[in-house]
Amino acid sequence: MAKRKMRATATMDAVTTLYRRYYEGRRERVWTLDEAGATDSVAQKLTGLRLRAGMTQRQLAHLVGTTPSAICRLESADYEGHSLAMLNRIAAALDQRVELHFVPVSRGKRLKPS
Amino acid sequence: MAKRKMRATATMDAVTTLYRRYYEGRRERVWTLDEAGATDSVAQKLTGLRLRAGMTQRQLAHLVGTTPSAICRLESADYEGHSLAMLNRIAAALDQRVELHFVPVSRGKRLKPS
DNA sequence: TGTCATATTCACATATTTGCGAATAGCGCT
DNA sequence: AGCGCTATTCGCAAATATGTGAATATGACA
Repeated sequence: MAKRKMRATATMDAVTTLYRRYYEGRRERVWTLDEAGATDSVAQKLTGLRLRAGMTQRQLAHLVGTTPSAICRLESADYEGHSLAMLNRIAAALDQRVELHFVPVSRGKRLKPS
Repeated sequence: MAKRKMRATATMDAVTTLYRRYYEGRRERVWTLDEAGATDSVAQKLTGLRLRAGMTQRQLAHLVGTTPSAICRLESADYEGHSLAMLNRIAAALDQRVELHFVPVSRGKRLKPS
């Protein structure tokens, strides 16, 4: 524990910077925090969840019990091979619970989106 | 198409029987159909979804592009190794969409659920 | 510019899921 | 009992996800 000291001003707010970059880059407005982001991809959900928890990929990886590259892989946009086991591990590390819903697609009639 | 004829009274309602067995066995009352069953395991969700669609494991397997044993494995209660890819395949076959939600476990305060 | 931390990508070994057939059990019906 | 259909379980090959470290960006700050 003695090694990992951190200069308060320099890197402490690195996550804050990343947070700002992420949401300013790909989003018009920052999420209202209660919004679940139902239309987002799994990768986007994971990134948002991690950033809002104020963690780096390394920190999350350590909590989950894996490496940063694995986390990065899960957060990469074109990746589709997620397992429920891994999602549960991540959710647990972030004090969350994964809820799975099957919603009818109802091709034919379309209700108003939101 | 000529081969698979079916005697109307005998096996046509096999699924109905299974449906009744399933919900009378493990459930007090049949679901109100709008209920998503948020507290159920993935396996239970899949079984319920298939039965409410009026399909056998074989039929669903054919639609999904796999074998009945694979479906059975996914529906078995103690199985935990689901992949999102497979869940999406099943959902698509049943005209549904998989929605993934991370909900805070909120140890401490508990907001009203809905 | 240089340094530091983060994130991304690559490659490979390992672990896990899937695909599949065959055998077994359960239930309804004649 | 026997038949027919469903569901379950087993084993193994093939496909896929994960674990891992190293190398390579990217951005922030001095």
